[in-house]
Amino acid sequence: MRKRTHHNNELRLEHVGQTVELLGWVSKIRNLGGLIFIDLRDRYGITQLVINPEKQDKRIVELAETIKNEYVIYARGTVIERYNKNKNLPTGDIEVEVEELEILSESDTTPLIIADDTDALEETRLKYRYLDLRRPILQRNILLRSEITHIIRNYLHEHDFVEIETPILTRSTPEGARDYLVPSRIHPGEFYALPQSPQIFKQLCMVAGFERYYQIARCFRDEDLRADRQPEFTQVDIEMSFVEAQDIQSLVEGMLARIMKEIKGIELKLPFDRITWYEAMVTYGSDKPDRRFGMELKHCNEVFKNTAFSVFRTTLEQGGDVRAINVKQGASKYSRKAIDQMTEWVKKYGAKGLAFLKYENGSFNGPIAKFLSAEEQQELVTLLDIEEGDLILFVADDFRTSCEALGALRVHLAKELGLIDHNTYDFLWVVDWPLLEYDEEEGRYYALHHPFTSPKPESIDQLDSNPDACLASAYDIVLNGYELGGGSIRIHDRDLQMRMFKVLGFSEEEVKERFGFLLEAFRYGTPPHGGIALGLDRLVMILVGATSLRDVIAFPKTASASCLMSGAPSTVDPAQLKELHLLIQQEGDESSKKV
RNA sequence: GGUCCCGUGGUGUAGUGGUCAACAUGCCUGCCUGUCACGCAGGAGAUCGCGAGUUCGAGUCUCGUCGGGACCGCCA
Repeated sequence: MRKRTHHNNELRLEHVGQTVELLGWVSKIRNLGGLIFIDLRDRYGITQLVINPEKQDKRIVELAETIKNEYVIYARGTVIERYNKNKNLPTGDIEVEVEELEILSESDTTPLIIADDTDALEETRLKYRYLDLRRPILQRNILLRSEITHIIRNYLHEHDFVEIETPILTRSTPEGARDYLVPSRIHPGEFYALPQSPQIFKQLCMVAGFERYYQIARCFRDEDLRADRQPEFTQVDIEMSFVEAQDIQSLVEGMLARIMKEIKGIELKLPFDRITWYEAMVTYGSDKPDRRFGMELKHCNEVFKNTAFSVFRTTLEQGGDVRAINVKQGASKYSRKAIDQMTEWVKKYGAKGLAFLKYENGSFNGPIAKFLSAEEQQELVTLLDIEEGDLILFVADDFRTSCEALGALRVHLAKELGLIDHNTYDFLWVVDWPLLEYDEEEGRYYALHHPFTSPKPESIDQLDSNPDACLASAYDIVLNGYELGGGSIRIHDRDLQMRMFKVLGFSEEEVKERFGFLLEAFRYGTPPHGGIALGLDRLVMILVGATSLRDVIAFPKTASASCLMSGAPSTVDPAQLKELHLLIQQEGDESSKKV
């Protein structure tokens, strides 16, 4: 096997005169009719080879003329200074004059161009992912991801954490996302579930006395995908005993600060800001606020308490809220059509409509302007800091809808107007989450995080009597409008955990059946504990400036959760099904549904 | 479960219902000794995702279907 003396991003002027051996893929050939240039690429970079027929024997020239893109070749030669330097390449001051050449592997014409600015569609890229991954930008993303996990491992190791692997074949639990199920051959009709998160196992690691656990854990959720959501994803999973929320937050801040320092050269200010969930909702209309721009939501109920505008009045009478944003940016010039489009846009989030006011030539106009009293106008100007050319957008609805619809619009407009500084990394903690959320359709409460989250101490008494008012000892870490991770102090008391399950509507049998092993474990000396899980994919995505998780996962799935390269998922041999005691129900055939 | 967008040579796109489906790039051949998005000349390469329908006539319109993407619901 041929070996190399240098990689392709290594040679500089100081190497001139040396004989070197290089390996790599042919990125580009420029044959000038005698003089041949080859850009040789490896994971480190590109070095230009030159074959000069005046200096080389004919054999090398003829061999070079047969080389095509993406051939894997070996070259030995002398480093020389270039006549024309290339400032775009780190190795652009030199080139290697080839004296020996060998083709190690040939290549067909690739279905996509191996370059950062490939014009291939996502579909083509995913089908030939191994070629897509050759593109320098994806190489950088994947290498950076590896750097980040390395930093995380080092950091946590230094802080006395134990890396523990938890099972991939686990037990299906109710609540939360749909499970991916794995049929058991040995137990007919029974299934394993792939973990949505190692939550229970990491808590049991605390019961087991490891005190500080971490894992870079693969998690699986059988839900519909998004650009920032894959069916399998990786989380940095952390759990600690004998800690308070503050301790876990400090640990994570230190870890993120180190990552930002080493990867981005950015010194983060510690500690990160903290805002309560309620504050985040009313100010930004989101539980994962993007604070890189303003346009904050304002609560306008007080202004409109005597309003003549019936839509607002009705909402207020029904106990709802009127909220507004001031778009600024001379947005009063937006056309009626553009505003209609915004109206359609907020309707996706449940808003019934979008009212607007323009402030032009010192006065309000727009359809609702005629309903405004002089007093209301003055209060609005003060509340929303209204100036000439401003556009004010209102959503009147219940608390959740008025916040979330306007919050989503806020982000949408900021992107459209280019208000976001992409070199800013705004980390913050969102704390004091509601513990529970009432599901109208199901007629019961759900845990906003998960059922193992501890209520805040002051909420414990109200758990049964006033569940809506309970706050959780939970905290999310948010970066630039993305939920990077979430954690909490867990319930470590068996009785409290039982009460929690009861509030969630589980019968005692169900609890015993599904969580019996956890409650059993809690009988034997459970340390107070808490933890967090950080979305590694999302973190890497944000740090490399990608907008899709597919750009930071080596072999991702499509929006319909399939792998275009391997063709997964796929049908299986009937013999395999039989072994697993499975029958596949045909479309429209209700009779064969029993396992 | 729902809404919207896309599907045309290898790749990416263009294509008011009407000759031979256009352009770029890639590929092949020839020429070219300083390129780095090399250049020049020539060439091959597409039953327009699939199936129905409307029409004298469909890449174009309609419906269905498959595939890709974005989003809502969902994601404790």
